[in-house]
Amino acid sequence: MIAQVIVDVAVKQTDRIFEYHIPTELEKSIQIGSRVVVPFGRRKVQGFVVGLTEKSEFKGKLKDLLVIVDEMPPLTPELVDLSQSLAKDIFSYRIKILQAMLPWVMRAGYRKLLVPNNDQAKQLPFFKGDPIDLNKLTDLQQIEKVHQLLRNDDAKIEYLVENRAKKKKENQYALALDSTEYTKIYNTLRQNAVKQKKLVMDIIENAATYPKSQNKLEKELGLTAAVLNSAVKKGWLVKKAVEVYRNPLAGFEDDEKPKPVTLNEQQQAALDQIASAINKRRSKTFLLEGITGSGKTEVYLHAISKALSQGRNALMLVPEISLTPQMVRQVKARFGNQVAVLHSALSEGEKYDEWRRIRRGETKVVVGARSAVFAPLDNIGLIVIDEEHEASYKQETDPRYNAKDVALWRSRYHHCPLVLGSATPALGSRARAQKHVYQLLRLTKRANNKKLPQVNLIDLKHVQFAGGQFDLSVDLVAAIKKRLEKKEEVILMLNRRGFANFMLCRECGFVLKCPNCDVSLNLHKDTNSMQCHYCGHSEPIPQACPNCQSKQIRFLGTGTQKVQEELKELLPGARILRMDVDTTRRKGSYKRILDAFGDHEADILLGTQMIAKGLDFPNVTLVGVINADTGLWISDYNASERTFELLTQVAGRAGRAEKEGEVLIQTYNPEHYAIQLAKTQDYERFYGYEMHVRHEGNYPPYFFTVLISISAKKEQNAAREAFRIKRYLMQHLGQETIILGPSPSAISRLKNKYYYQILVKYKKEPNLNKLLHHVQDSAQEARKYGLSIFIDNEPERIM
DNA sequence: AGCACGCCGACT
DNA sequence: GTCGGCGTGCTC
Repeated sequence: MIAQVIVDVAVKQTDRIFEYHIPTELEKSIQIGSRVVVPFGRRKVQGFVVGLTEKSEFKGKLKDLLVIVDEMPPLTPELVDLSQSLAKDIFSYRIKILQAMLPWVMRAGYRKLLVPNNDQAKQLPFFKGDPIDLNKLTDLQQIEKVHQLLRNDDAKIEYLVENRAKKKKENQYALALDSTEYTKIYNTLRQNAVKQKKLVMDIIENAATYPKSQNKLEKELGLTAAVLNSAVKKGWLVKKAVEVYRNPLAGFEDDEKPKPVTLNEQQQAALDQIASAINKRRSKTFLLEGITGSGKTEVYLHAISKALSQGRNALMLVPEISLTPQMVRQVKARFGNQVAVLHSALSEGEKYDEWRRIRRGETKVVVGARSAVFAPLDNIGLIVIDEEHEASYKQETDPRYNAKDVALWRSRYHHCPLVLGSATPALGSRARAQKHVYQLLRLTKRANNKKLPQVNLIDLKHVQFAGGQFDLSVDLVAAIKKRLEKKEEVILMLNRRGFANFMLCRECGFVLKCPNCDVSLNLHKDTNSMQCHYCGHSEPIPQACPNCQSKQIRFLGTGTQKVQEELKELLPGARILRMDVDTTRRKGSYKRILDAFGDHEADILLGTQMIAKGLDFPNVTLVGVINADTGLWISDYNASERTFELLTQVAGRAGRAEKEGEVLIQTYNPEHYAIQLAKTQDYERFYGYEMHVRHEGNYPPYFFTVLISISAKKEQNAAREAFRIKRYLMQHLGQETIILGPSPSAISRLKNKYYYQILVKYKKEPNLNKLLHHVQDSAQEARKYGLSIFIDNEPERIM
């Protein structure tokens, strides 16, 4: 038998099938989707089996496949199929996609070792008894020694493929004797052997609970490892290491039981439509458009129950940012340990374990962020994408897949409905619903009949500022004060982290920039440094202008750190929690901050856009947006849509329970339609207006887009290649198609590479995919000039 | 991507 | 005569 293998070498030339002969002893365990180790040239590499055949077209002699890594193939045939069509659609290599489908720990590690060939060489002090890792060798003399050993045939090179995945083991203690023996033992124990007596008594009373884990014995009985060891020595207990799953949901088990929720009429009507598609096994896409507080989540949960009751499984995607403990708790309470959760706050080991539970069919519901769309769940009866407008469903690095497209593919494969839910659907989704490509389901009433919070704009052009800075208006500060006096809580959003955005010299106009990128450095007070938010470069805060030595330097552009300081000054005694990338970097800190705020250990939660989504705190009655304009004037065609969405989402955080909510939005552009319509929270009107704008500008959803980005160490090389590509495209594309650029990207230099881009807008170009693959191939040849290109199908950001 | 092969100049 | 630097081409 012959295995068709995609090897772990992510380049153009190897992005195809390589065939291997399967040794007879491996034939019975190999399957499509198996992870294998194969010889490749003189190395060994990891690969994935994507096909099994009897005959090969290959002219040479096939090599033998070496190892099958896992007992159970990590990939299902479905995922193997998916990887093929997806690779073509998104201009990526198949191996990249296969790897994106699996937890990081399943990526192979490669080692190149020098091992002695004979006993004499083995004794050399050079080896110190162990093989030498050649990839870590830097010393010139040592390298020379290696060459010498190889020449004399005293040593050889061995290639090793390593598995990073470690299964967690736990010590368990089982009874070694008949249960009647333990009473006798107990009676022989000395009076002062307190711990031992405790252990033996537990064995007598709770014999059925054994084998017990070391952790449990230590925690429940207050024993130490020493006591357990002596129990093993005395022959009372036997110790064994057992494989266990890491449990990322520890602490969620004993939460409040699900309260039975009855759906209102609208929710029920939406559910009926979805349920009918589940029953009839129809791969239909629904757009569930529901204003904030209309109870979309309840509809999802009921629909998931429906799928489960049909004996099928359910996949639910949520944005990373709203994958909060609150959310996880809700699903977990409803479906218990049938749920697997996949998100970035888990350790790599935890992700691996959750993934394995899914693969082994031990879970029925998967909740996760973008990459969970590849969860190896079979028999899917429903896919839900919550907050479907979120840009984070599109991956912005190499396999540039959109989880929405992948979900659609899988819903067709499984003949199951796909539900896209949002209060502010992506314009494209809403347009598709208009054309009946998706079925529109609307929830226009708030589930608890609460009024929407009152939204007011504060025009920063005509306002008095509180304190000495120009960030917080007196109106906003007064409103915060009022809420604090009533012991209510406040959420404040400023979509910019750090302390200040840039350093400006008032003498010479110098702005401190990153040495590697074409952006200004941000001041961070917590680390006392100037930081680049793109490449991570960090340097000390200048005391004088680096250009003219003037002391007249200012740090402008307010970030969350600075607002936090101002608030402390203006509202002494107010307890403030700050939540942004800088305060949530450590594992678990996200949950800690939200728990603290939920327990009212703070009065104000100040954060970047990560606080805008999904949070549900009943005691929050005021939401303040410190500057609504931060995203409004960026050059992206969807800047208005993003601003409208963000403001509407964050406004939804106010007044979620009995108390009425209020929203204050500070802006320099109160007349802008995105902000005006966010004030009335009128999505449908925004949709109508924005569609008009897009139509005028020939932008999506009226046109499809592809972004070609070209980068090189030398600016001229990037530009030259970009113009060459444009000429090629102009020759082959139709009259109606618009080609913008090439132009330098918004950040024209990033990590010391120059970026140029071309945007293709088209309505119908049946050959475009082929043409772009050709562009990609031909650019491969120019790689020697340090040139690289990437192609982004339907980009979320054009910057 | 790695790795080898082959060509060429430089050095023992 | 041999070493090593880099361009080229291959990996079932």
